[in-house]
Amino acid sequence: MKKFYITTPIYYPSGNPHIGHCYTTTACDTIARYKRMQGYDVMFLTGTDEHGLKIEQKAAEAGITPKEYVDHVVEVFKKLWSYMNISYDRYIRTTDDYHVESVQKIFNTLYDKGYIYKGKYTGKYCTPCESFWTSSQLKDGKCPECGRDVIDAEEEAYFFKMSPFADRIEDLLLNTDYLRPKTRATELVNNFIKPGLEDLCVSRTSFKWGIPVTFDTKHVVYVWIDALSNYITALGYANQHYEDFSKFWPADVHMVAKDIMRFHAIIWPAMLMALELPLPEHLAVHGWITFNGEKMSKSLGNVVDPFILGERYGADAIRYHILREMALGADSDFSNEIMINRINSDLANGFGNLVSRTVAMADKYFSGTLPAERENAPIDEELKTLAVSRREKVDHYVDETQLKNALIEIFTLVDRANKYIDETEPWKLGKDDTKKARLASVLYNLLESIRIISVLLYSFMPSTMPEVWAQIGAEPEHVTYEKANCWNILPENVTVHKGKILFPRIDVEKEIEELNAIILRNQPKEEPEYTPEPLAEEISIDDFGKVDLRVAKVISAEKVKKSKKLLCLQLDDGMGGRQVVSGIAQFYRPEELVGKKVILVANLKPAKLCGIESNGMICAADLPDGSIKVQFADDSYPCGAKLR
RNA sequence: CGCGGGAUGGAGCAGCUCGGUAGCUCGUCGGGCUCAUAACCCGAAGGUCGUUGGUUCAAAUCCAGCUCCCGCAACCA
Repeated sequence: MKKFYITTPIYYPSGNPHIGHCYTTTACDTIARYKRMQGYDVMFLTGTDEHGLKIEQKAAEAGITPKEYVDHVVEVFKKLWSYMNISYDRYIRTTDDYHVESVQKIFNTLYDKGYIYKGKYTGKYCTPCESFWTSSQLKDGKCPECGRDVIDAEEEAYFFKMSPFADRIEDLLLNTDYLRPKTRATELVNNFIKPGLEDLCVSRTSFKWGIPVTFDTKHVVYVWIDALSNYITALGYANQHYEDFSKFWPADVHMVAKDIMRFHAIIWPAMLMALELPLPEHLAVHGWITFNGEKMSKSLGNVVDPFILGERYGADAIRYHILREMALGADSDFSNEIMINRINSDLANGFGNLVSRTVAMADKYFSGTLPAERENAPIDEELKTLAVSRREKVDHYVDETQLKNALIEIFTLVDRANKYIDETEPWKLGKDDTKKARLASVLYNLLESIRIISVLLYSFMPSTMPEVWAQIGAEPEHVTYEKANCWNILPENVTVHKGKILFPRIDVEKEIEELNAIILRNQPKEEPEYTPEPLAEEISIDDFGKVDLRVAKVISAEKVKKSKKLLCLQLDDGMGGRQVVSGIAQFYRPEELVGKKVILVANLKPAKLCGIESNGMICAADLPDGSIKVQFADDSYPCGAKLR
């Protein structure tokens, strides 16, 4: 039997799951179910990435241990997957013993092979928080956690050599079908490989919540080797817990959102190359779900809670909507209106109504059981031909991980069948006793179409389709994948059973009103009062004396090309003038500043920003809404005047 | 000149590799039907295919310049 191995990323449980997690997982679930139906031996893996500083801090805030914290969030994840009907075969937690053991072995192997070496990691360090940050993580040059100043510091760390694999990775990205969609391959190669692959920091000493390095226990393994290797440790690589590594590896599909594409496109292949393991077949990258055009964020209060949606419309309707709306690679907007319209037009009006009217007619004209006499007509052939050709189309798109297109192919048959009813006018046939045979044929053809549609839709909407089968009188042997491209499968004298409405039509306006009310209720309680940043460490008068503040006049200002935030200012400082680059372009137009006097930190060490030299900085206030206001000086002060 | 992607009827998209009647879904308007979940079917209106120029008998499609969006990278001294 052919195998098929598909994975979701392991999610970071620093908060509850949202609709974005649902998307990746539902897409994988649908593919996994489809492949099972095709007869593959499927392994569908999902899980959680439970180590790291952020979890450690979240747990500390809650006053519990990190393990207790993640145990709780993992329960929520599992509950959601159960609710969404996710048929994962295995759930890996990076805190599982066997995973820890494997990661340590992998780390040691890479070290023994010479791919990992000890070095120094330099970055910004916040002493009170005992945390390292990269310069891009800093907020206004300060610690993003506590807002205090950071210092340059270095810590001992282990590094993974990436450069030996650069050529092979470039080839993988550009010349194979690994990355899907391939449009981003050039971008990756140009940005990361051509400039030279930097070695990767793979251990930390600045936090404890992680897997210890066995031969140097003050280090814990940093995210990459810990998290990415889940895809192989969950199969039993370097552990005895599972034993199907040789059966399932390499993976057929890793599905990820675009924010972690880079790690899966570059670092993961490099790790596998270093371990001399085969590479996965495909990396399917999808975009983000945005909400009314905005990126979802907790602070905006627009995080869509899948439990609330599922409760109102059913898990299958949610599954359908996200799979139908989302194209591979691109972002897609999620709004209540788009979702409800989609559910109404495709599921309620289209498919649900097709089943309803077909079953109702069979019930009304034949008391549920079709008679044996038949009369075919040329028009039937068109419907039949379209119906039996659907499976091949869906096969193709599922293999390409383009589920949206697979659904479109299935729904062409829904539309054709609805049209067929109008063409054949069964309600007229039903009033004429001499046309019973023709009527039986028409209804049978409709039931067969519904049978094929429902079999192909089963992987997408697994809870609703069995209800469809009950209504059209299909037995398990009629609704197999093998028979999804065949005709005349249901028995001649099939008996239908009227059932409940599959997808109730939703009142758009009323529903949107209610959803908006829920969103409002869930929004963070009013605007939190503005709390100023904590005071910085106490300094002496001498320390302050080191800062030389001067009044300066803006002579000219212009936007730094190719930068979002930077303005380049020419200042008259009373001492010959100087150039300062300032990150206020989003809040001031250049001409607004010209002629104004500002306060300049005059003895700051020069630095280059986006390649332009900056000699000092100008004083400005951080406002609670994130904007920046420059502190202007009185026009009467002479340029060069010192402040203290 | 850091790297990439995009601009097509009111909205969202396809078409572009391999030039030759501009197509789909939703929405709007008109009609039909009554089996069905006020659902279904048919028809119509609505597009200088971002802009300028070039190649060609012919350009949404190929080439060059420009404008504007969006990612990535860089970056709030």
